[in-house]
Amino acid sequence: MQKELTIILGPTGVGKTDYSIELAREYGSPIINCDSRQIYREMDIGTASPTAGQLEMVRHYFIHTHSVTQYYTAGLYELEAMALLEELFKTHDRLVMVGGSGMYIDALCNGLDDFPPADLQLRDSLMKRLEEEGLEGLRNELRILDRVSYDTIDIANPQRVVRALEVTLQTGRKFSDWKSAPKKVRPFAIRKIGINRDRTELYGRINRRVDMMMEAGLLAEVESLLQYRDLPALKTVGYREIFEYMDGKHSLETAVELIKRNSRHYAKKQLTYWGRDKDIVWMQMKG
RNA sequence: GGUGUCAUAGCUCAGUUGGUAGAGCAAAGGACUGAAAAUCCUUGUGUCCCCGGUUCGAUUCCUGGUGACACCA
Repeated sequence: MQKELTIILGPTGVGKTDYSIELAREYGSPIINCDSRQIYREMDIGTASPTAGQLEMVRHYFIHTHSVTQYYTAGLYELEAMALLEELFKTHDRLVMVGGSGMYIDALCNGLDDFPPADLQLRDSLMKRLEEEGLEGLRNELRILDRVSYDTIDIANPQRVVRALEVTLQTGRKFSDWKSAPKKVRPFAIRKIGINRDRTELYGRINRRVDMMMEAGLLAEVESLLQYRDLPALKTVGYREIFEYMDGKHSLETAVELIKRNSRHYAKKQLTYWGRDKDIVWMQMKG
């Protein structure tokens, strides 16, 4: 029998967790998380991770399994998740995956090209140059080293310019040359189910959920992570705004409003990201 | 009740020495190959509170009205 992976995706706050548990029980499948932040064990309340009760109902993978102190990426996720799926498919015909991280889902479905692991020191030095010389300097260097990337990537986006330069300098091979590989074919069928809701309803759910996070102790959770605030994992909606509150940048009330707003923005970006993926079958949730 | 100030985009406000207006935020749209809850790009017509007056022309000046705020009673 053909093995099948069902991926449940959708904007933050739409109700993916509840739906995935329902479906996983029906399939007799565990749940493989595909959310780039729920992976971290230090981040619980602010990532709206499944509750202890939900975790008991269905076996979950990639929930709170990694530490924010460890450098983690979509590429690592691809490797680890593929290895896990291979194991699980030995005993299951159907598996359920759920998450909101579009790039992680793409990495799993199509694979990323085999770039070498990032050289974080090189990245730091490029970031320093970005501050000192501005974007223009890095752009010029990229134009000389890798004209194709210069013409195709978003040249206004510092992160993209740094990344392209980083790979090119580190490997001595153009970033654009690394990107030529075709999509990887997976040894199982993939079905993508997108969950969505009426925009106002979704925004209302997001706003309410942020209030619930605050009641559940988000402030204390973020305070306990202060030492990690510069790590990539903590550059996250719900954490960043509270760090800024701790800096005295704004009141707690304002921080909460900002978390709501940024979560709404995030939901919209997620929907844009998936808008061009024709494989997704969309489901409209109500109530 | 009196005096004064204000009334412009969903919100906060700028501006037009009289030629029908623009920022920030919100909102919307988009990009996306190891930071992706990241990072970046695009989008501003609204009875310029209402009725009159002056004027070739009023959102801008003037009379009156309405509302908000402040101070005085």
